[in-house]
Amino acid sequence: MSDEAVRCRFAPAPSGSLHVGNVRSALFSWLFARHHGGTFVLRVEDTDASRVTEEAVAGVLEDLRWLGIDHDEGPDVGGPHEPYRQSQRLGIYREHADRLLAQGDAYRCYCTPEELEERRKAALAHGDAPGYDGHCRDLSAETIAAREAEGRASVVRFRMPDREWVVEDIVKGEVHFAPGQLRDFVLLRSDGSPVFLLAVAVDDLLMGITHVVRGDDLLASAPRNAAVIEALGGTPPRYAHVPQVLGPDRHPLSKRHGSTSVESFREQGFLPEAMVNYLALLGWSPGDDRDVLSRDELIDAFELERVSSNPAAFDTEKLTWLNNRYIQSLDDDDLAARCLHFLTEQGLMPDPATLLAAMPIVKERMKTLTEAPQLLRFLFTDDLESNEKAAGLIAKAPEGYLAQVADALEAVEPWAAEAITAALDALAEREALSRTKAFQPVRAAVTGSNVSPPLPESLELLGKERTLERLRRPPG
RNA sequence: GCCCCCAUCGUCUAGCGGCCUAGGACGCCGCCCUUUCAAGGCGGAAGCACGGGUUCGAAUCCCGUUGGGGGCACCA
Repeated sequence: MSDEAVRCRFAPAPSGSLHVGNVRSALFSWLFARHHGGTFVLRVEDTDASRVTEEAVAGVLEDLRWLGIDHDEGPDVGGPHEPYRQSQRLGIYREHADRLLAQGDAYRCYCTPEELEERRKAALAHGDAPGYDGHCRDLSAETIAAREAEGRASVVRFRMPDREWVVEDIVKGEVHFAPGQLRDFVLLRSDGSPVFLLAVAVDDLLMGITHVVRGDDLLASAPRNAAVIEALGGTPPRYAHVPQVLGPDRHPLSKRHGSTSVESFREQGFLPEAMVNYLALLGWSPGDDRDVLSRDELIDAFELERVSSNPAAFDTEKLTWLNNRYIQSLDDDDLAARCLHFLTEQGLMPDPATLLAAMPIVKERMKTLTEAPQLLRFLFTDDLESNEKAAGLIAKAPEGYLAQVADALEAVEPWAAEAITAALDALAEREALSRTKAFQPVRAAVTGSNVSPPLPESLELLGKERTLERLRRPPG
């Protein structure tokens, strides 16, 4: 296998924002391609065109862009195998179905859905497999002519070679399918539209895909995909079926576990770097003790052989920890830029210079970007309201203490954290107060909260004038 | 019903026959630091699903049981 030859793809059905489980498959596929210096193709599986909207396609593109999972070929950037949307390739699928029909690798099936359902039930009742029974597999020419004459609708079915199939899966190993287990499946619906199994096989073949990385719910369709490709004279790609991503209850992650879309994580203030790092570690490990890996380190270390074959549960706690690690590692201006959206979303209008200057004191206490507003609110609005604990702290402060603090601070020059600390400490000593007792009422009066970034630094950022004003007239 | 996949601390994992008195990370607990909250440092509790084999030796190999998951569509 020459590295140059590696061609991987991600083929999502566009349903708005991507689900993190699908994204992990995409990530593994992408990491593999990038590791080998190969090509990554994005193909949109929108054959079920009825429910596909342009916004949904745009959503998928945006999710991938945000995560930094870039593609070399796709509906938006083009490429040598256009088009990259299955809805625009319908004619291609039909041609290939016709070829299979002409070769005898496919046949027309005249069974109605009702008949199929009936026989399925009967088979189940007998304890047989519920799959297609091959009813129309070898119809005589007369029967076919008769069916056509009565104008009966038909689907095109693939004649699955009745032999053992072995998938050499990169993560699952050799998977055997006994003869008779894989039934003849539909290629073209009665309305002429292609079914997933045909479209995927044709596209993977035509687009020269060498490695298919996808969820293991598709494991059983691998031999079917391979059979179609072989019938078409091609060589099937290598397959790597990665286990499903589970929710905390160990059931496959789904909507009922809450927000599982990339978009929702983004809205919850997670960084794409953290998402990528976390997802990569979900079912894969570099083989050493590293758990914080940059994009380049991931690409460098990734190998499909190290992907675990057992399903992993999604753990938001660890994602959150990683997110904080990445927040701490960002440059101040970068972090400030990322916080901006979450601040304005809460109606705050941050002054750029102050925002930038505030980053050092908030970065290690911000787990997600959504925490920026509560941490920084006191700086960007004078419309503060004390929370319950803050109100209590102010009420319990010694009589006239806040006014004394204001007076002491008024003399501080220059207005910097160090000098502020000194002034505060001097007063505390005079009043025989511990730092906690001395600082907390001030914190409450100035920030409206019992919790805030370090006090002297906060006051410095707020400025002398606003600090004194709040001490003399604490927020209600 | 039949077929397939999976099984190491609560979670993600390292382990691919002796290096394992099973390592790391998140979370949890305790201590330290400390102006709140975090961050950080140190320490701790916590696991090879079960039963048979194979072998001098098994978390590692084989079989079975149990438990979870997936598939068997004119869905993808």
